[in-house]
Amino acid sequence: MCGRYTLLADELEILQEFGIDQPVENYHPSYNIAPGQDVLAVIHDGNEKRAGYLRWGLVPSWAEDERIGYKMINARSETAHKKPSFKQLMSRKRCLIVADSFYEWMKTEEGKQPKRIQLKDRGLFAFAGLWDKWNHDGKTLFTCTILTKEANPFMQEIHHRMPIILPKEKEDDWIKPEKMPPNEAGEFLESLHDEDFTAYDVANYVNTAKNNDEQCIKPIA
DNA sequence: CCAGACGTTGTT
DNA sequence: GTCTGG
DNA sequence: CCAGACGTTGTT
DNA sequence: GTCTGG
Repeated sequence: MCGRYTLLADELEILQEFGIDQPVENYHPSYNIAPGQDVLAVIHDGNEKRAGYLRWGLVPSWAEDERIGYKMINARSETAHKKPSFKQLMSRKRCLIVADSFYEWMKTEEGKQPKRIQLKDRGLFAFAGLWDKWNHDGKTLFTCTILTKEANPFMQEIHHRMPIILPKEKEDDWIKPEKMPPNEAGEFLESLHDEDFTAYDVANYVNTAKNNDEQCIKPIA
């Protein structure tokens, strides 16, 4: 699955990589991005591609209580196209969530070992995401969730689920502004090829979400 | 029809 | 809002 | 994801 | 054990 990640790249690199014209309002890199925080996402508003912040943890438009978002940080791609909470979003609220590595905790006999996973080229990438707008009692939230799938052979060694990462050439297809039947969006995700990853152990320092400096990504022996 | 859930992960 | 169960 | 709290009454 | 906050 995916419950913690990094985005360390310069703003300019992100704008170039994703073909965004306008600067990001309040861009801030992070060594330790956690659920409940604002995360950098790219959407197509029908007119142009835009990058901005969404709160991680989907709060569906019908929710009474925004705290439901703590349970909605991921969506299973195998079933999202038929779940009441995600079906409509698969059709029209698809987004890219910008990252350059993510953390997974591998269970061992000694406990949980956090690992940092990057693409083999160590470059920027995008998680496939869904977003929604929530209005309640005069409060408005824009929130998102990361789609997951069964782990590929590399990731299986670490964990049995993994986030969906879009191949660069498929990113624009995922956020194209046209409506897509929900099952078609599901089939699109199934059709993606796997990326090549590399991983290394990091210290438990990363476990505490308020820790946010280079120690989070420092390799340990 | 109305009422009530709507989600993921992991663990058992 | 939409879907499922009764 | 992990870490840390989780409760009330009454008094200061 | 379960929920909330980071």
